[in-house]
Formats: sequence, C-alpha cells, structure tokens
Amino acid sequence: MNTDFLCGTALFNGIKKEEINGLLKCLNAFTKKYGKGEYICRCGDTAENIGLVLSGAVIIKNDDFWGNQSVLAHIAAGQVFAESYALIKNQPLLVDAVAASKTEVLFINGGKINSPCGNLCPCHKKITDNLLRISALKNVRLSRRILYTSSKTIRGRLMSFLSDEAREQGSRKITIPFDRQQLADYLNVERSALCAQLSKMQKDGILEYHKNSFMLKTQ
Amino acid sequence: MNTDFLCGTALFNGIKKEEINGLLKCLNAFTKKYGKGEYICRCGDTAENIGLVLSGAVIIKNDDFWGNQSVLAHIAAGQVFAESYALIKNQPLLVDAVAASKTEVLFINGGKINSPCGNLCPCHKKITDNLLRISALKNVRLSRRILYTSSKTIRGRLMSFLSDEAREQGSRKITIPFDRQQLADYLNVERSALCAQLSKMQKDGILEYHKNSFMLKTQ
DNA sequence: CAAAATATGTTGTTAAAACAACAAAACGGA
DNA sequence: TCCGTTTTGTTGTTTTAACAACATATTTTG
Repeated sequence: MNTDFLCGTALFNGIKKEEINGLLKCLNAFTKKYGKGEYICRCGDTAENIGLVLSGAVIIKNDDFWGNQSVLAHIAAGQVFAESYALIKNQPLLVDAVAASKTEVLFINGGKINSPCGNLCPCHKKITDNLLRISALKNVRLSRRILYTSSKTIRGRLMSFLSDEAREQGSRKITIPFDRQQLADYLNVERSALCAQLSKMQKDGILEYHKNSFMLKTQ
Repeated sequence: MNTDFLCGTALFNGIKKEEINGLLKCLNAFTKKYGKGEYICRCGDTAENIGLVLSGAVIIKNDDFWGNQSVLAHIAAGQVFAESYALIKNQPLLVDAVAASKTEVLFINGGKINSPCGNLCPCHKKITDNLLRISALKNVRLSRRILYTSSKTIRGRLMSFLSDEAREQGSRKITIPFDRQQLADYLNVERSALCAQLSKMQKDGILEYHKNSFMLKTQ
C-alpha cells in the first residue's frame, strides 16, 4: 500500500505513515480493481464501505425509471465516495458508482468507523474528524450550488453566484475559476444563453467583465 | 437546562440525561435568546459555534450584492444550524441566520468537538458520531435535490424525483409527502406549470395519479 | 350540511431560455 | 507570424416555463 499517497488524502490527513497499516487493518480495509465501465456499486445496494479512489476515477450516476441517465459527480484519485451512505444505516444507494477508467479503490468499513477497535486509538479519532470535515465541506458546497440555481432566470443565478464570489474574495473585482462552459454547467444553463445574459448585464451597467474577471457595480 | 428535550435531539441522541450537564460544560455550551427578526449570525462571520434551536425557529437566508434576498432553510426546534461552518476552520459564513420568532439557541463550540476534553470521554465521541450522521444525511438530501433539479424541463425533474421515490418505496405505485405547491417549490418550478405537466404526462401514458398517489408506467 | 377556505387543474399570453448556426476573438504551437 | 484550435459572443427560431386568471375539486369547520 502506498502510504505516502494515503497520507496526502483528506481522509488520512494528519495520520503518520507508520500508523497507516495498523489503522487499515483495524478498519477492515481492502482494495479492489475495476476495468473501465465496470460497476463499483449499484443503486439499491446498502453501501457498507467508504470508497477512496487510489488510481483512475469514478463516476457517480443515476438512471431514472424510464432509463434517462445523468452524471452527478466525477471522483478523482485521492477523493472519497459513498461516504454519506456508508455512515448512515438503512439508507440504500440512490446512485451508481462506475469506474471511468482502469481504477483501484480502497474500501473502508463505515460501521468500523463508528464503533472503533475497543481501545479508542487516537488515529481512529482522526479519521472520524477528517470525515466530519470532508462531509461538512461537501455540505457547504452543495448548499451553495442549490442557492445559485434557485433563481429561475440566468441573471438571477449569475447575481447570486457572483455576489458570493465577491464576498469570498473580499472585493467587488473578482476572478472566477470557471470558463463559460463550466460556469454554464455549474449553474445549469446553456452556455450561449449565459454569454448573452452576461453581455446584457454589462449593457445594463450592473457589471463589467473580461474573460473570467468580473467587476460588480452598484448601479 | 431541559435535558429531556436535548436527549431527544439528533445531536444528543444516545446520551444519558445525567451526562448532559457535564458534557455541556466541557463543550463550552451557552444559551442566548433572540427576538423575532434578530440576527443570530451574519454573512461574513466566522462561525465558531454550532447552533441548536431550543425553542422558536431560525431562518437561514442570503442577500446578494444587489440586495435580492432568498431563504435557504427553516430550522425548527431540536435541529442544528451553522454546523458545517463551525466544523471547518477559515470558512466564513455565506448566509445569515435570523430568528423567525422569539427563539432560544444553544451554542456549542465547534473547536471543542474536534479537540476534546483531554480524557476522550465516550459521550464526547457520541456527539461527533451524531454530527457525522447529521452531516451525512444532510448531504444525501442536498445531493438528491440537486439531482432532481438538474433537468431543464419540468417533466425531467418529475421523472427523476418520482423514480427515486419509487425506488425508495420499492414499488411503482407511490405516495409522495408533498402537496403540489410544496413539490413545485422543491423542484424549483411553478405550481400551475407543474400541474399542467403532470396532466400531460398522464395523457402521454407514462404515469397515472390522483392527489399525491402516483403510478409509474413503463410505456 | 352548507359555506368558506384551500388545493388542484386548465388555458391563453408573455417572457425567457434552449437550441442551432455562425462570427469573432484568444490561444498555442509549428 | 500564420494556421488550426478552442473559447467566447451574437443572433434568429423554437420550445418551454412563468405568469395570470379562472374553473373545478376537495377539505375544513361553524
């Protein structure tokens, strides 16, 4: 097991290299390899394990009753998936996890995290804290996206998104980490319609922009 | 302090009445009362405390740069708020918390949860586990809502929502926990447009419904 | 039960976004 | 610098949802 890699992940953050192997044993961890397109877990399964992507990538997707498919997330190496489900009992998966390419996954038993190895070892506690942080951060990110997409107009979505960015960056002059296509996907709108709306907002004098630099204006 | 009430909350679940007072002390807990409309915390603050609503209710809201306001959540008695922010360092609040009525809030230091009282007391661990469960559950709920609202059409949103309900209820005949207005708000669409779309879907033969009972049909 | 209140469904109009197709600008090597 | 590529912006058309106003059904309650 590549302990260096693991120590660099958010899940094992703060845990020493030499502690890893003991910890993995006590968490019932095991690894498994998947070919491209292979299912890692399926909708309806009861996820007992947290998945940590060691190499490759995982796609989280959902098929509805009539067969329409939608991709919910891409999980890169070093990131975890299915953690929310593994930590709640009796909550079957509502999504599928599929290997996006040749992928290796480390599985960690979710129950073992809640009820540790008898002796409350300190690095066990670290995992819990790390998970709590990962989960809280994800929460903030999800809540934000819901906020930004709650307006029914593209202009409304842009205004709430840009406002928060300005707040975060502490200035009304901001740079965003998306190109137009990514921003459109994030806000759940059409790219060309987004461009058109931005240009209208500039004409209306509520903002100015160039590429991904924006300047919000009070009138 | 009403220990019976606290034991019934998700945050203090599994903790014994007689343990509560000691625990509260070790978590630096304190209570505060607010009048209707009073701000509990403001956007930009660094939330150090988890808030637990003891009585009344709290509204989580957001104002954008240009003054548009939107309500993100209503927190009822027994539920927590600001927990995600309190658990992550250096993440200033992007929302305001306002008392919806005369409200009393119990605050618990987020840092104290991560670095406990020296002796790793077992009920301290319970709080962490409870928080992890609360956070994971919230995650699942938020992810779901994002999934359901990711389609650009009302029909698409309905199909993904109803599919999941059918999966959860283990049948293609389901009952939903919303009336039309609530469902429309949840899916972020107009009520009357929702009604119209439902009726069109019935005409198209992909479902049948009466009030909040639905029957999904394969063709 | 009848009246009032609430919830659901229908329809026509208007506003907005999706979509498509293309123009212009910016970028990145060769 | 020039050419190919990618990104961004523009415009017209079509689709869809919002909106408004009202009809019908259902529930509540005096």
